[in-house]
Amino acid sequence: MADFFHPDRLQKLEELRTAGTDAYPAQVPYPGRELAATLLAQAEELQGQQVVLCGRVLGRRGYGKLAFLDVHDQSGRIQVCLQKDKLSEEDFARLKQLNLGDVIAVQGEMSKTKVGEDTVFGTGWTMLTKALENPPSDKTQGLTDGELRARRRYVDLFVNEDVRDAYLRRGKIIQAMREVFLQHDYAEVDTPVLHPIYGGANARPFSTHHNALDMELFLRIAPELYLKRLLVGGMERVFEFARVFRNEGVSMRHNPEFTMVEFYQAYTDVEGMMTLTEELVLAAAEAAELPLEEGATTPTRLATFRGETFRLGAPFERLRYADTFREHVGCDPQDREAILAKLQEQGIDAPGEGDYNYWKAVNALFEEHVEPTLRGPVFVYDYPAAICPLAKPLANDPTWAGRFEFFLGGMELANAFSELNDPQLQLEKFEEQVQDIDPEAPNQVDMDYVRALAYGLPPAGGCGIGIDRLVMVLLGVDSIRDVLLFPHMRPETEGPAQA
RNA sequence: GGGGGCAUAACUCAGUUGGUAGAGUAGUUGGCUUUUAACCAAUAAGUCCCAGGUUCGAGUCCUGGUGCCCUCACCA
Repeated sequence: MADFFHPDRLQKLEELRTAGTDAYPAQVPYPGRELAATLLAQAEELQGQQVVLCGRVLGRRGYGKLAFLDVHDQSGRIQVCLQKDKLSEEDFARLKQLNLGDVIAVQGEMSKTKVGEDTVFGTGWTMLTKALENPPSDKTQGLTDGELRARRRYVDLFVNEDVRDAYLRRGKIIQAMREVFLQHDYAEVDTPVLHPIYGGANARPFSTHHNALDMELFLRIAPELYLKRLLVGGMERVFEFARVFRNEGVSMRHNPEFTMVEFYQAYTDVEGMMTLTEELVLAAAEAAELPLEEGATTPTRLATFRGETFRLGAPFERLRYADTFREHVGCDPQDREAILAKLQEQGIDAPGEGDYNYWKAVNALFEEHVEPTLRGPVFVYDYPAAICPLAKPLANDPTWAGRFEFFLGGMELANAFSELNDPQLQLEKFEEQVQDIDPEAPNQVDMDYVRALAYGLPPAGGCGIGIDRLVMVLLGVDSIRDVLLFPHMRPETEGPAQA
Protein backbone atom coordinates (compact mmCIF):
# COMPACT_ATOMS: atom_id res chain seq x y z
CA MET A 1 0.00 0.00 0.00
CA ALA A 2 2.48 2.60 1.12
CA ASP A 3 4.92 1.66 -1.57
CA PHE A 4 6.10 5.25 -1.61
CA PHE A 5 8.01 4.40 1.53
CA HIS A 6 11.13 3.32 -0.29
CA PRO A 7 12.80 0.31 1.38
CA ASP A 8 16.31 1.69 0.94
CA ARG A 9 15.28 4.93 2.55
CA LEU A 10 13.49 3.17 5.39
CA GLN A 11 16.78 1.40 5.98
CA LYS A 12 18.63 4.75 6.18
CA LEU A 13 15.96 6.06 8.52
CA GLU A 14 16.46 3.05 10.76
CA GLU A 15 20.20 3.64 10.76
CA LEU A 16 19.68 7.26 11.77
CA ARG A 17 17.41 6.24 14.62
CA THR A 18 19.82 3.58 15.79
CA ALA A 19 22.47 6.27 15.98
CA GLY A 20 20.11 8.35 18.11
CA THR A 21 19.37 10.93 15.42
CA ASP A 22 15.92 12.43 15.05
CA ALA A 23 15.18 12.33 11.33
CA TYR A 24 12.29 14.78 11.77
CA PRO A 25 13.45 17.33 14.34
CA ALA A 26 11.15 20.21 15.17
CA GLN A 27 13.81 22.86 15.03
CA VAL A 28 16.85 23.85 13.07
CA PRO A 29 19.77 23.34 15.46
CA TYR A 30 21.73 26.31 14.13
CA PRO A 31 20.96 29.98 14.78
CA GLY A 32 19.68 32.15 11.95
CA ARG A 33 19.15 31.17 8.36
CA GLU A 34 20.06 32.67 5.01
CA LEU A 35 18.42 32.02 1.67
CA ALA A 36 20.52 30.59 -1.13
CA ALA A 37 19.91 33.62 -3.33
CA THR A 38 21.03 35.96 -0.56
CA LEU A 39 24.22 34.02 0.00
CA LEU A 40 25.01 34.14 -3.71
CA ALA A 41 24.15 37.82 -4.01
CA GLN A 42 26.28 38.77 -1.02
CA ALA A 43 28.99 36.20 -1.58
CA GLU A 44 31.79 38.75 -1.64
CA GLU A 45 30.89 40.39 1.68
CA LEU A 46 30.24 37.02 3.28
CA GLN A 47 33.59 35.49 2.32
CA GLY A 48 34.93 33.52 5.26
CA GLN A 49 31.85 34.13 7.39
CA GLN A 50 29.71 31.54 9.12
CA VAL A 51 26.28 31.06 7.57
CA VAL A 52 23.33 28.72 8.00
CA LEU A 53 21.43 27.26 5.07
CA CYS A 54 18.32 25.08 4.97
CA GLY A 55 16.88 23.30 1.98
CA ARG A 56 16.33 20.20 -0.09
CA VAL A 57 19.27 18.27 -1.51
CA LEU A 58 18.68 17.76 -5.23
CA GLY A 59 22.18 17.04 -6.45
CA ARG A 60 25.22 15.28 -5.15
CA ARG A 61 28.68 14.95 -6.69
CA GLY A 62 31.86 13.47 -5.36
CA TYR A 63 32.01 11.03 -2.57
CA GLY A 64 34.81 9.72 -0.51
CA LYS A 65 36.13 12.21 1.92
CA LEU A 66 34.32 15.04 0.17
CA ALA A 67 30.83 15.67 -1.17
CA PHE A 68 29.30 18.49 -3.16
CA LEU A 69 25.57 18.99 -2.68
CA ASP A 70 23.08 21.13 -4.55
CA VAL A 71 20.81 22.57 -1.89
CA HIS A 72 17.58 24.17 -3.08
CA ASP A 73 15.40 26.51 -1.09
CA GLN A 74 12.59 28.87 -2.02
CA SER A 75 15.04 31.38 -3.43
CA GLY A 76 17.14 29.11 -5.59
CA ARG A 77 20.10 26.76 -5.48
CA ILE A 78 23.53 26.95 -3.92
CA GLN A 79 26.38 24.48 -3.72
CA VAL A 80 27.46 23.01 -0.42
CA CYS A 81 30.77 21.26 0.12
CA LEU A 82 31.08 18.80 2.97
CA GLN A 83 34.63 17.57 3.71
CA LYS A 84 35.79 15.00 6.17
CA ASP A 85 38.41 17.17 7.84
CA LYS A 86 35.97 20.02 8.48
CA LEU A 87 33.19 17.93 9.97
CA SER A 88 32.80 16.03 13.19
CA GLU A 89 33.24 12.31 12.76
CA GLU A 90 29.54 11.89 13.41
CA ASP A 91 28.44 14.45 10.81
CA PHE A 92 30.72 12.94 8.23
CA ALA A 93 29.54 9.41 8.90
CA ARG A 94 25.93 10.57 8.60
CA LEU A 95 26.49 11.39 4.92
CA LYS A 96 25.89 7.72 4.33
CA GLN A 97 22.29 8.23 5.31
CA LEU A 98 21.78 11.21 3.01
CA ASN A 99 19.67 10.74 -0.11
CA LEU A 100 18.58 13.11 -2.81
CA GLY A 101 15.34 14.73 -1.76
CA ASP A 102 16.22 14.97 1.92
CA VAL A 103 15.86 18.32 3.65
CA ILE A 104 18.91 19.37 5.61
CA ALA A 105 20.44 22.27 7.51
CA VAL A 106 24.05 23.22 6.93
CA GLN A 107 26.27 25.44 9.00
CA GLY A 108 29.45 26.56 7.35
CA GLU A 109 31.68 29.13 5.84
CA MET A 110 31.10 31.03 2.60
CA SER A 111 33.99 30.61 0.22
CA LYS A 112 34.85 29.71 -3.33
CA THR A 113 35.81 26.42 -4.90
CA LYS A 114 38.87 26.02 -7.05
CA VAL A 115 36.84 26.88 -10.11
CA GLY A 116 35.42 29.93 -8.38
CA GLU A 117 31.91 28.86 -7.51
CA ASP A 118 30.47 30.44 -4.37
CA THR A 119 29.94 27.54 -2.01
CA VAL A 120 29.04 26.90 1.60
CA PHE A 121 31.86 24.85 3.09
CA GLY A 122 30.07 23.00 5.84
CA THR A 123 31.36 22.63 9.35
CA GLY A 124 28.24 20.80 10.40
CA TRP A 125 24.99 19.51 8.95
CA THR A 126 21.77 17.95 10.19
CA MET A 127 18.94 15.98 8.71
CA LEU A 128 15.78 18.06 8.99
CA THR A 129 13.45 15.77 7.04
CA LYS A 130 14.25 12.33 5.76
CA ALA A 131 12.44 11.78 2.46
CA LEU A 132 11.06 8.29 1.98
CA GLU A 133 10.12 8.73 -1.67
CA ASN A 134 12.59 9.27 -4.49
CA PRO A 135 12.57 12.61 -6.23
CA PRO A 136 12.56 12.45 -10.05
CA SER A 137 16.02 11.35 -10.93
CA ASP A 138 16.60 11.92 -14.59
CA LYS A 139 19.20 14.62 -14.73
CA THR A 140 18.35 15.85 -18.19
CA GLN A 141 14.58 15.42 -18.23
CA GLY A 142 13.43 15.58 -14.63
CA LEU A 143 9.66 15.33 -14.32
CA THR A 144 8.01 15.95 -17.68
CA ASP A 145 4.89 13.81 -17.81
CA GLY A 146 2.04 16.30 -17.75
CA GLU A 147 -0.29 14.13 -15.75
CA LEU A 148 2.30 13.32 -13.12
CA ARG A 149 3.32 16.95 -12.88
CA ALA A 150 -0.24 18.01 -12.17
CA ARG A 151 -1.07 15.16 -9.83
CA ARG A 152 2.15 15.58 -7.88
CA ARG A 153 2.42 19.29 -8.06
CA TYR A 154 4.39 19.27 -4.82
CA VAL A 155 7.14 17.45 -6.69
CA ASP A 156 6.79 19.48 -9.86
CA LEU A 157 7.26 22.65 -7.85
CA PHE A 158 10.55 21.69 -6.32
CA VAL A 159 11.91 20.13 -9.49
CA ASN A 160 10.81 22.54 -12.19
CA GLU A 161 11.87 26.05 -11.43
CA ASP A 162 9.85 27.62 -14.26
CA VAL A 163 6.62 26.24 -12.84
CA ARG A 164 7.22 27.80 -9.47
CA ASP A 165 8.14 31.02 -11.16
CA ALA A 166 4.89 31.03 -13.13
CA TYR A 167 2.81 30.74 -9.98
CA LEU A 168 4.73 33.49 -8.30
CA ARG A 169 4.16 35.71 -11.31
CA ARG A 170 0.47 34.88 -11.18
CA GLY A 171 0.48 36.19 -7.64
CA LYS A 172 2.22 39.36 -8.70
CA ILE A 173 -0.33 39.93 -11.44
CA ILE A 174 -3.16 39.64 -8.95
CA GLN A 175 -1.36 41.93 -6.53
CA ALA A 176 -0.86 44.57 -9.21
CA MET A 177 -4.55 44.48 -10.08
CA ARG A 178 -5.47 44.77 -6.41
CA GLU A 179 -3.30 47.87 -6.16
CA VAL A 180 -5.08 49.47 -9.11
CA PHE A 181 -8.39 48.94 -7.35
CA LEU A 182 -7.10 50.41 -4.13
CA GLN A 183 -5.72 53.43 -5.96
CA HIS A 184 -9.23 54.02 -7.26
CA ASP A 185 -10.71 53.83 -3.75
CA TYR A 186 -12.24 50.43 -4.24
CA ALA A 187 -12.93 48.24 -1.21
CA GLU A 188 -12.05 44.55 -1.28
CA VAL A 189 -14.94 42.41 -0.10
CA ASP A 190 -15.92 38.79 0.37
CA THR A 191 -19.37 37.55 -0.45
CA PRO A 192 -20.91 34.10 0.07
CA VAL A 193 -19.76 31.11 -1.89
CA LEU A 194 -22.79 29.05 -0.89
CA HIS A 195 -25.84 30.43 -2.67
CA PRO A 196 -29.43 29.37 -2.05
CA ILE A 197 -30.22 30.61 -5.59
CA TYR A 198 -27.56 30.70 -8.26
CA GLY A 199 -27.33 33.53 -10.75
CA GLY A 200 -25.22 36.24 -12.29
CA ALA A 201 -24.15 34.04 -15.18
CA ASN A 202 -25.39 31.25 -17.38
CA ALA A 203 -23.86 28.02 -16.17
CA ARG A 204 -24.79 24.82 -14.47
CA PRO A 205 -23.97 24.92 -10.80
CA PHE A 206 -22.57 22.40 -8.38
CA SER A 207 -25.13 21.68 -5.73
CA THR A 208 -24.61 20.66 -2.17
CA HIS A 209 -26.65 20.16 0.94
CA HIS A 210 -26.72 21.87 4.30
CA ASN A 211 -27.49 19.19 6.86
CA ALA A 212 -28.59 21.22 9.87
CA LEU A 213 -30.84 23.45 7.79
CA ASP A 214 -31.80 20.60 5.47
CA MET A 215 -31.58 22.77 2.38
CA GLU A 216 -30.04 22.62 -1.05
CA LEU A 217 -27.25 25.10 -1.69
CA PHE A 218 -25.28 25.91 -4.80
CA LEU A 219 -21.65 26.83 -5.15
CA ARG A 220 -21.64 30.24 -6.74
CA ILE A 221 -21.31 30.57 -10.50
CA ALA A 222 -20.65 34.31 -10.08
CA PRO A 223 -20.54 36.81 -7.21
CA GLU A 224 -22.33 39.44 -9.26
CA LEU A 225 -25.69 39.68 -7.55
CA TYR A 226 -24.18 39.94 -4.08
CA LEU A 227 -21.70 42.59 -5.11
CA LYS A 228 -24.46 44.74 -6.55
CA ARG A 229 -26.40 44.40 -3.32
CA LEU A 230 -23.40 46.12 -1.74
CA LEU A 231 -23.85 49.05 -4.09
CA VAL A 232 -27.44 49.32 -2.94
CA GLY A 233 -26.04 49.43 0.57
CA GLY A 234 -23.91 52.41 -0.25
CA MET A 235 -20.56 50.72 -0.83
CA GLU A 236 -19.89 52.53 -4.06
CA ARG A 237 -16.74 50.78 -5.25
CA VAL A 238 -16.21 47.11 -4.47
CA PHE A 239 -14.16 44.27 -5.89
CA GLU A 240 -13.75 40.61 -5.09
CA PHE A 241 -11.27 38.06 -6.33
CA ALA A 242 -13.79 35.28 -6.40
CA ARG A 243 -13.38 31.56 -6.82
CA VAL A 244 -16.38 30.45 -8.82
CA PHE A 245 -17.62 26.99 -9.73
CA ARG A 246 -19.23 25.86 -12.94
CA ASN A 247 -20.40 22.36 -13.59
CA GLU A 248 -19.15 22.10 -17.15
CA GLY A 249 -16.65 20.26 -19.27
CA VAL A 250 -12.95 20.43 -18.59
CA SER A 251 -10.65 21.67 -21.35
CA MET A 252 -7.52 23.67 -21.98
CA ARG A 253 -9.55 26.79 -21.19
CA HIS A 254 -11.95 25.41 -18.59
CA ASN A 255 -11.54 24.20 -15.05
CA PRO A 256 -14.59 23.48 -12.87
CA GLU A 257 -13.38 26.04 -10.37
CA PHE A 258 -11.62 29.17 -11.49
CA THR A 259 -10.91 32.67 -10.35
CA MET A 260 -12.48 35.84 -11.59
CA VAL A 261 -12.26 39.32 -10.28
CA GLU A 262 -15.53 41.21 -10.35
CA PHE A 263 -15.75 44.90 -9.64
CA TYR A 264 -18.58 47.39 -9.46
CA GLN A 265 -18.58 51.13 -9.33
CA ALA A 266 -21.53 53.43 -8.72
CA TYR A 267 -22.08 56.55 -10.81
CA THR A 268 -20.27 55.26 -13.86
CA ASP A 269 -21.22 52.95 -16.71
CA VAL A 270 -19.78 50.42 -19.10
CA GLU A 271 -17.57 53.13 -20.57
CA GLY A 272 -15.89 53.68 -17.22
CA MET A 273 -15.41 49.93 -16.90
CA MET A 274 -13.64 49.88 -20.24
CA THR A 275 -11.12 52.44 -19.06
CA LEU A 276 -10.54 50.63 -15.81
CA THR A 277 -10.25 47.24 -17.48
CA GLU A 278 -7.64 48.68 -19.78
CA GLU A 279 -5.72 50.01 -16.81
CA LEU A 280 -5.97 46.66 -15.01
CA VAL A 281 -4.75 44.66 -17.98
CA LEU A 282 -1.81 47.00 -18.51
CA ALA A 283 -0.89 46.86 -14.82
CA ALA A 284 -1.09 43.08 -15.00
CA ALA A 285 1.16 43.06 -18.07
CA GLU A 286 3.67 45.21 -16.26
CA ALA A 287 3.58 42.95 -13.21
CA ALA A 288 4.15 39.98 -15.52
CA GLU A 289 7.29 41.80 -16.66
CA LEU A 290 6.35 41.58 -20.30
CA PRO A 291 8.88 43.29 -22.57
CA LEU A 292 8.18 46.82 -23.73
CA GLU A 293 7.90 47.39 -27.44
CA GLU A 294 10.70 49.57 -28.68
CA GLY A 295 9.82 52.84 -30.32
CA ALA A 296 6.15 52.74 -29.39
CA THR A 297 4.56 56.14 -28.74
CA THR A 298 2.72 54.89 -25.64
CA PRO A 299 4.10 52.16 -23.38
CA THR A 300 3.22 48.92 -25.11
CA ARG A 301 3.99 45.47 -23.78
CA LEU A 302 4.27 42.38 -25.88
CA ALA A 303 2.58 39.16 -24.85
CA THR A 304 3.34 35.96 -26.72
CA PHE A 305 0.62 33.37 -26.51
CA ARG A 306 0.22 30.26 -28.66
CA GLY A 307 2.69 31.58 -31.19
CA GLU A 308 0.99 34.93 -31.60
CA THR A 309 2.22 38.26 -30.35
CA PHE A 310 -0.24 40.67 -28.78
CA ARG A 311 0.50 44.34 -28.32
CA LEU A 312 -0.83 45.64 -25.03
CA GLY A 313 -0.92 49.41 -25.08
CA ALA A 314 -3.65 51.97 -24.47
CA PRO A 315 -6.08 52.49 -25.99
CA PHE A 316 -7.30 49.01 -26.90
CA GLU A 317 -9.26 48.61 -30.09
CA ARG A 318 -13.02 49.08 -29.74
CA LEU A 319 -15.57 47.48 -32.04
CA ARG A 320 -19.31 47.91 -32.03
CA TYR A 321 -21.05 44.54 -31.98
CA ALA A 322 -23.38 45.33 -34.85
CA ASP A 323 -20.58 46.71 -37.01
CA THR A 324 -18.24 43.79 -36.60
CA PHE A 325 -21.16 41.42 -37.01
CA ARG A 326 -22.06 43.02 -40.33
CA GLU A 327 -18.48 42.82 -41.48
CA HIS A 328 -17.96 39.14 -40.76
CA VAL A 329 -21.42 37.66 -41.20
CA GLY A 330 -22.40 39.81 -44.13
CA CYS A 331 -25.73 41.11 -42.96
CA ASP A 332 -27.23 43.37 -40.37
CA PRO A 333 -28.09 41.61 -37.10
CA GLN A 334 -31.49 43.31 -37.13
CA ASP A 335 -32.31 42.18 -40.66
CA ARG A 336 -34.51 39.24 -39.67
CA GLU A 337 -34.95 37.88 -43.16
CA ALA A 338 -31.22 37.84 -43.85
CA ILE A 339 -30.47 36.34 -40.45
CA LEU A 340 -32.99 33.55 -40.89
CA ALA A 341 -31.47 32.77 -44.26
CA LYS A 342 -28.00 32.70 -42.76
CA LEU A 343 -29.11 30.38 -40.01
CA GLN A 344 -30.64 28.00 -42.50
CA GLU A 345 -27.50 28.13 -44.59
CA GLN A 346 -25.46 27.23 -41.52
CA GLY A 347 -27.77 24.39 -40.63
CA ILE A 348 -28.71 26.04 -37.35
CA ASP A 349 -32.26 25.43 -36.16
CA ALA A 350 -34.61 28.33 -36.70
CA PRO A 351 -35.10 30.29 -33.50
CA GLY A 352 -38.28 29.95 -31.49
CA GLU A 353 -40.73 32.72 -30.82
CA GLY A 354 -39.77 36.08 -29.49
CA ASP A 355 -36.90 38.49 -29.26
CA TYR A 356 -34.93 36.44 -26.81
CA ASN A 357 -34.71 33.41 -29.08
CA TYR A 358 -34.03 35.52 -32.12
CA TRP A 359 -31.09 37.27 -30.52
CA LYS A 360 -29.74 34.07 -29.10
CA ALA A 361 -29.56 32.82 -32.68
CA VAL A 362 -27.88 36.04 -33.80
CA ASN A 363 -25.34 35.62 -31.06
CA ALA A 364 -24.70 32.04 -32.15
CA LEU A 365 -23.71 33.47 -35.53
CA PHE A 366 -21.55 36.03 -33.79
CA GLU A 367 -19.73 33.36 -31.81
CA GLU A 368 -19.31 31.27 -34.91
CA HIS A 369 -18.10 33.93 -37.32
CA VAL A 370 -16.82 36.88 -35.35
CA GLU A 371 -15.27 35.61 -32.13
CA PRO A 372 -12.62 33.48 -33.84
CA THR A 373 -11.39 36.60 -35.64
CA LEU A 374 -11.00 38.60 -32.43
CA ARG A 375 -7.33 38.35 -31.55
CA GLY A 376 -7.26 41.31 -29.25
CA PRO A 377 -6.76 43.20 -27.19
CA VAL A 378 -10.20 44.39 -28.30
CA PHE A 379 -13.42 45.53 -26.70
CA VAL A 380 -16.64 44.56 -28.41
CA TYR A 381 -19.46 46.76 -27.17
CA ASP A 382 -23.21 47.32 -27.40
CA TYR A 383 -24.60 43.80 -27.23
CA PRO A 384 -28.15 42.77 -28.07
CA ALA A 385 -30.21 43.70 -25.03
CA ALA A 386 -32.33 40.58 -25.30
CA ILE A 387 -29.42 38.32 -24.38
CA CYS A 388 -28.12 40.53 -21.57
CA PRO A 389 -30.47 40.06 -18.64
CA LEU A 390 -28.30 42.07 -16.28
CA ALA A 391 -27.34 44.95 -18.57
CA LYS A 392 -29.09 48.25 -19.04
CA PRO A 393 -30.58 48.93 -22.47
CA LEU A 394 -29.19 51.96 -24.28
CA ALA A 395 -31.29 55.10 -23.81
CA ASN A 396 -31.37 55.90 -27.51
CA ASP A 397 -32.00 52.35 -28.76
CA PRO A 398 -33.22 49.69 -26.33
CA THR A 399 -32.44 46.94 -28.84
CA TRP A 400 -28.91 47.22 -27.59
CA ALA A 401 -27.49 47.12 -24.10
CA GLY A 402 -24.53 48.76 -22.40
CA ARG A 403 -22.20 45.83 -22.37
CA PHE A 404 -18.74 44.93 -23.57
CA GLU A 405 -16.74 41.80 -23.80
CA PHE A 406 -12.98 41.97 -23.88
CA PHE A 407 -11.06 39.54 -26.05
CA LEU A 408 -7.40 38.70 -25.94
CA GLY A 409 -5.50 35.75 -27.32
CA GLY A 410 -8.64 34.44 -28.99
CA MET A 411 -10.37 34.07 -25.66
CA GLU A 412 -13.06 36.02 -23.93
CA LEU A 413 -11.38 37.50 -20.88
CA ALA A 414 -13.84 40.01 -19.52
CA ASN A 415 -17.49 40.91 -19.57
CA ALA A 416 -18.95 44.20 -18.37
CA PHE A 417 -22.26 46.02 -18.16
CA SER A 418 -23.90 49.23 -17.48
CA GLU A 419 -25.76 47.54 -14.67
CA LEU A 420 -29.48 47.15 -15.09
CA ASN A 421 -31.04 48.94 -12.12
CA ASP A 422 -34.68 49.17 -13.17
CA PRO A 423 -36.28 46.69 -10.76
CA GLN A 424 -39.36 46.07 -12.90
CA LEU A 425 -37.39 45.44 -16.06
CA GLN A 426 -35.00 43.22 -14.11
CA LEU A 427 -37.87 41.13 -12.80
CA GLU A 428 -39.24 40.79 -16.31
CA LYS A 429 -35.90 39.56 -17.63
CA PHE A 430 -35.45 37.13 -14.76
CA GLU A 431 -38.86 35.65 -15.42
CA GLU A 432 -38.05 35.28 -19.07
CA GLN A 433 -34.86 33.41 -18.16
CA VAL A 434 -36.61 31.04 -15.83
CA GLN A 435 -39.03 30.11 -18.59
CA ASP A 436 -36.16 29.32 -20.92
CA ILE A 437 -35.77 25.61 -21.45
CA ASP A 438 -32.01 26.08 -21.54
CA PRO A 439 -30.69 23.97 -18.66
CA GLU A 440 -27.97 26.56 -18.12
CA ALA A 441 -30.42 29.29 -17.34
CA PRO A 442 -31.20 30.08 -13.70
CA ASN A 443 -34.09 28.03 -12.44
CA GLN A 444 -35.66 30.55 -10.13
CA VAL A 445 -35.97 34.27 -9.77
CA ASP A 446 -33.81 35.82 -7.07
CA MET A 447 -36.59 37.87 -5.55
CA ASP A 448 -34.35 39.23 -2.84
CA TYR A 449 -32.15 40.74 -5.51
CA VAL A 450 -35.17 42.32 -7.15
CA ARG A 451 -36.15 43.72 -3.78
CA ALA A 452 -32.65 45.15 -3.38
CA LEU A 453 -33.10 46.90 -6.72
CA ALA A 454 -36.44 48.18 -5.51
CA TYR A 455 -34.62 50.02 -2.75
CA GLY A 456 -32.51 51.65 -5.46
CA LEU A 457 -29.26 50.61 -7.10
CA PRO A 458 -27.41 53.72 -8.21
CA PRO A 459 -26.39 53.78 -11.85
CA ALA A 460 -23.26 51.67 -12.01
CA GLY A 461 -20.78 49.89 -14.16
CA GLY A 462 -19.58 46.39 -13.39
CA CYS A 463 -17.08 44.01 -14.87
CA GLY A 464 -15.70 40.51 -14.43
CA ILE A 465 -12.26 39.43 -15.61
CA GLY A 466 -11.18 35.80 -15.87
CA ILE A 467 -7.93 35.75 -13.96
CA ASP A 468 -6.75 32.34 -15.06
CA ARG A 469 -7.15 33.12 -18.73
CA LEU A 470 -5.54 36.52 -18.35
CA VAL A 471 -2.57 34.87 -16.66
CA MET A 472 -2.39 32.31 -19.46
CA VAL A 473 -2.03 35.00 -22.11
CA LEU A 474 0.37 37.15 -20.12
CA LEU A 475 2.64 34.26 -19.19
CA GLY A 476 2.33 32.50 -22.53
CA VAL A 477 0.93 29.32 -20.99
CA ASP A 478 -1.22 27.25 -23.34
CA SER A 479 -3.36 25.40 -20.86
CA ILE A 480 -5.35 26.61 -17.88
CA ARG A 481 -4.07 23.50 -16.15
CA ASP A 482 -0.63 25.08 -15.99
CA VAL A 483 -1.70 28.29 -14.30
CA LEU A 484 -3.56 26.40 -11.61
CA LEU A 485 -1.61 24.76 -8.82
CA PHE A 486 -3.98 21.86 -8.56
CA PRO A 487 -6.12 21.56 -11.69
CA HIS A 488 -9.10 19.28 -11.51
CA MET A 489 -8.33 15.64 -12.28
CA ARG A 490 -10.12 12.39 -11.87
CA PRO A 491 -9.01 10.37 -8.88
CA GLU A 492 -5.84 8.42 -9.42
CA THR A 493 -6.64 4.80 -10.13
CA GLU A 494 -5.58 2.32 -7.48
CA GLY A 495 -2.64 0.23 -8.48
CA PRO A 496 -3.40 -3.49 -8.21
CA ALA A 497 -7.05 -4.41 -8.49
CA GLN A 498 -8.40 -5.52 -5.14
CA ALA A 499 -9.73 -9.06 -5.05
C1' G B 1 -20.90 12.81 -25.33
C1' G B 2 -18.25 11.88 -30.79
C1' G B 3 -13.36 11.16 -33.24
C1' G B 4 -7.93 10.45 -32.85
C1' G B 5 -3.44 9.40 -29.85
C1' C B 6 -0.68 7.66 -25.58
C1' A B 7 0.02 4.10 -21.08
C1' U B 8 6.85 -0.56 -20.36
C1' A B 9 11.56 0.05 -13.63
C1' A B 10 11.19 5.48 -8.90
C1' C B 11 12.17 9.37 -13.33
C1' U B 12 13.04 9.80 -18.86
C1' C B 13 12.51 6.43 -22.61
C1' A B 14 13.92 1.95 -26.26
C1' G B 15 11.66 -2.78 -27.34
C1' U B 16 12.08 -5.31 -35.02
C1' U B 17 7.61 -9.79 -38.83
C1' G B 18 4.29 -12.26 -32.04
C1' G B 19 9.48 -16.01 -29.43
C1' U B 20 12.12 -15.83 -21.79
C1' A B 21 12.05 -7.55 -20.49
C1' G B 22 16.23 -3.29 -22.04
C1' A B 23 19.15 1.60 -21.50
C1' G B 24 20.36 6.27 -19.03
C1' U B 25 19.39 8.56 -14.46
C1' A B 26 18.12 7.58 -9.11
C1' G B 27 18.85 3.36 -5.56
C1' U B 28 22.25 -0.31 -3.08
C1' U B 29 27.67 -1.94 -2.15
C1' G B 30 32.81 -0.66 -2.75
C1' G B 31 36.69 3.10 -4.42
C1' C B 32 37.98 8.35 -4.84
C1' U B 33 39.37 15.63 -0.99
C1' U B 34 37.35 20.59 -5.78
C1' U B 35 32.83 18.22 -8.47
C1' U B 36 29.05 20.77 -11.96
C1' A B 37 24.58 15.41 -15.98
C1' A B 38 31.49 14.02 -11.42
C1' C B 39 34.08 9.41 -12.40
C1' C B 40 35.28 3.82 -11.92
C1' A B 41 33.52 -1.16 -10.57
C1' A B 42 29.73 -4.41 -8.90
C1' U B 43 24.49 -5.01 -7.94
C1' A B 44 19.13 -5.02 -7.03
C1' A B 45 14.78 -3.44 -9.29
C1' G B 46 8.85 -4.59 -13.79
C1' U B 47 1.14 -7.23 -12.39
C1' C B 48 4.71 -4.13 -19.69
C1' C B 49 -2.56 0.45 -17.05
C1' C B 50 -6.86 -3.30 -15.94
C1' A B 51 -10.07 -7.56 -17.65
C1' G B 52 -10.98 -10.86 -21.33
C1' G B 53 -9.82 -13.09 -26.29
C1' U B 54 -6.77 -15.10 -30.60
C1' U B 55 -2.20 -18.13 -30.48
C1' C B 56 2.08 -23.57 -29.02
C1' G B 57 3.59 -18.61 -27.36
C1' A B 58 1.18 -11.60 -26.47
C1' G B 59 4.72 -5.69 -24.09
C1' U B 60 3.51 -6.49 -29.43
C1' C B 61 -2.63 -8.66 -32.53
C1' C B 62 -8.29 -8.28 -31.21
C1' U B 63 -12.52 -6.73 -27.80
C1' G B 64 -14.09 -4.17 -23.50
C1' G B 65 -12.76 -0.92 -19.44
C1' U B 66 -9.74 2.99 -16.78
C1' G B 67 -6.55 7.38 -16.78
C1' C B 68 -4.22 11.28 -19.45
C1' C B 69 -3.42 14.27 -24.00
C1' C B 70 -5.40 16.41 -28.65
C1' U B 71 -9.87 17.68 -31.33
C1' C B 72 -15.15 18.55 -31.97
C1' A B 73 -19.51 19.40 -29.07
C1' C B 74 -20.69 21.81 -24.53
C1' C B 75 -19.01 26.27 -22.06
C1' A B 76 -21.27 34.23 -22.60
